Amino acid sequence: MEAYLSELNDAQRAPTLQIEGPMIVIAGAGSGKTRVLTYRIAYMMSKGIDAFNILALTFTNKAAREMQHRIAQIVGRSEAKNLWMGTFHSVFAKILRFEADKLGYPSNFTIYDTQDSQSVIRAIIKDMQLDKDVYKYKQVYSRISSYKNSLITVKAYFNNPELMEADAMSKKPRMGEIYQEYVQRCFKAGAMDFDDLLLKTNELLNRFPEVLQKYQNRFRYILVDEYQDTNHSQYLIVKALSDKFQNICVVGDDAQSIYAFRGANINNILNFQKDYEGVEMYRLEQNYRSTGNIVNAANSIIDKNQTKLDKVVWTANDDGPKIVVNRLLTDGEEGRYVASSIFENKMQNQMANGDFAILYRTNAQSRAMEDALRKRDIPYRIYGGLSFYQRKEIKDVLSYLRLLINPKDEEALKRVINYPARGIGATTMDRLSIAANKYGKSIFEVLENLDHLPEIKITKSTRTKLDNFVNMIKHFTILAQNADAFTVADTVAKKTGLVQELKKDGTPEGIARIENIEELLNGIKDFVEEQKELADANGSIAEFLEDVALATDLDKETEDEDRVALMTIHLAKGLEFPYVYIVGLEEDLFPSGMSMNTRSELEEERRLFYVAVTRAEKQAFLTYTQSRYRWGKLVDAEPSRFIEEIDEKFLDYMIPQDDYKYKPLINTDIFGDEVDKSKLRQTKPKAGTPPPAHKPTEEQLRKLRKLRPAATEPAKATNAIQLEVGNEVEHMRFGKGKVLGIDGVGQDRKAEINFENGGIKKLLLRFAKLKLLS
DNA sequence: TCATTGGGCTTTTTT
DNA sequence: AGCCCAATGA
Repeated sequence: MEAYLSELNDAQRAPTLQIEGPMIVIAGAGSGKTRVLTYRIAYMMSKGIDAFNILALTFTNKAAREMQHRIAQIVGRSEAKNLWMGTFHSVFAKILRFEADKLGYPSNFTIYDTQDSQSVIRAIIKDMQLDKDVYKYKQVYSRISSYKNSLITVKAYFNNPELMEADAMSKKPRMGEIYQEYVQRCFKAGAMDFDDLLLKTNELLNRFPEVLQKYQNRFRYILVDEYQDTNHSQYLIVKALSDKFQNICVVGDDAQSIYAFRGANINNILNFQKDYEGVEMYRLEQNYRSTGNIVNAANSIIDKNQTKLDKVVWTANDDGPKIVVNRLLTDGEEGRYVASSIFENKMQNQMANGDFAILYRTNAQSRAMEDALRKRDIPYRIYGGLSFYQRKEIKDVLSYLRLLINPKDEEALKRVINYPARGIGATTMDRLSIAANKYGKSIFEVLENLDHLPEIKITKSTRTKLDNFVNMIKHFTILAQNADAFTVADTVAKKTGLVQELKKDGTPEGIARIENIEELLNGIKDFVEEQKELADANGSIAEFLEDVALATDLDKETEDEDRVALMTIHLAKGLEFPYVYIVGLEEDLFPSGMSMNTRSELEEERRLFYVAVTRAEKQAFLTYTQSRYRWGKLVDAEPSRFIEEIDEKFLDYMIPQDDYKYKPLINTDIFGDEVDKSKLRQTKPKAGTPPPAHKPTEEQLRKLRKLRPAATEPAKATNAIQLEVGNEVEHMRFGKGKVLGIDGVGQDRKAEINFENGGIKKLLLRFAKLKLLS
């Protein structure tokens, strides 16, 4: 038997050795599911299955790379090379490029990112002269996105009165028209958005039986990781491809489903056994990652959820230290506490910076942490947020490159035609747009044919500017036919005047932007050299753009630097760190104020908290503040309900427990690191015992009074509200609405309400902040 | 056509 | 507090 199989426990070995047939592996946090997936693939190959016939879909490209790397170590690099592994988006983007002509797309179609898509929608709303306060482009975008993820095409939309009515109810009766126009504009621009990569794959497999057959025969064995986070569109793709051979292995953990907001459907994993015949179910319940305290604390959290599969995660590891809970006065103070705690832990336990992670609910929280780490000279790296490729200067360069590959790419064109400024303004663009629409051509085609279109009113000087632009782009295009991506990008950066423009600016931000462009060019250079080593690639711009479009921050090459990691909890899924700080555990922040209205939303927040805690190997730290800067103002905060939900015996409060909610801040010191340290030492020897209370000095009281704004009672949930069917109510977010129905008793009492702004919602009255109007 | 400014909005999470 | 957009004036 293969040696690596001895690295598995019995529970892990069983699914690893089952090659044929449908199977599901429910894998608790830290139970070694990646190991199972990796070894299963290696085992399949050792049994003579061709790598060419295996498709493994992962949640991030990084996960795919790491797995492939590990498999290569076991079965050899040349064998592993033929494996298809990657995210849904990247795998099917490749297939779509290959089959593009069948769907009427060019094979060099552009992939629009969220920014591009939203910009298209903004333009449509403007062109249709709709009220932008009613038709908010972000809302419209996410609505369209959810249609696509549910496979509701424009046609299906107009055939579905319920959907249209729901949109009309939320004051957006022209939603369908926007959707239609958006799809048309993307198509004309030869562009697919993220959701199209899945939607069009479905279309491809549905409309062309021979194509479906081809890929069914090719991908005889399919594995899907993080199955709990697949959406309907992804579910259908997997279902279609696995239909013939039924060799489908899905792995996931319902307790870690945290992407419902973008259409992930937890029912995919809950109902898997009904979807295929003779499903074998395996459970991985032993956690190897974390201490007993962490595992059990996490269990006590997830226990509060109603919707979950039966599963008990346990560990044979030591109990370890308890989870530390601390309250700080402000977010700045929180940052300082975390930084000094990291510093102490590093010293006491001889740990590296890379052994620490700071996790938060929203990206905006990173700033306070950064400031504190910087002051302490602790190196850190922020993941996520505005990713490198989304920065303005980077997108500018990339847009030029995009335009060379696909001249129909209107978003790219709009971005670069007058940047750096070359005197081509809005008026000219409007005229060009109108002409382009009239002839069904792209703007770039119109530009190329101005001689034949004399009716477009353009002054002589503007004409010269346009011609210059077209000639410049054409010059680049010719260059791109012979040179590699780096040479082209370098030329673009210089010849367009992009870099010059930034140099002229001279501000520190301008200089930082030039550095970013340089970093991009270096990145392209690396990419080109890497690709040239591969037989089936040549380092072209098209290849680079494909890579970039679907890259995430986690995918970026690790410089092997030893840094504290800062990221949202969503990004941290699948990762692990010896020490984890989870900050901002406050009501309205975590759980997010946007996700407290229904039980299912709240349960997703709770799963998110579960994910956060289970990232920790040795110890977890939870912090919350009494007041925090939000929207530029200092606002009062209240400890998160999630803290209370953890069984107390796993917690070590650094503040008196009976005082841990509200009350003026007296015991926690807020003025400097020295005292912070002494406090840390104080609690160490007698864990669990709160430090003695100190009387505040006059000086401290004065500062406190200054810092705390006049106490405002936080808007409290109207849990005592007595609702009846037919009542008119008002909701903070959804606006006015009418109660359609009420059911459930006590804590579970919920009302079905038809809102003007949100359509029909079921709200748990315990949490919903409703005002009774009549 | 371009640059500046003020107002409004933002903070959920991401492929 | 910061970002993005529209309005305004040169």
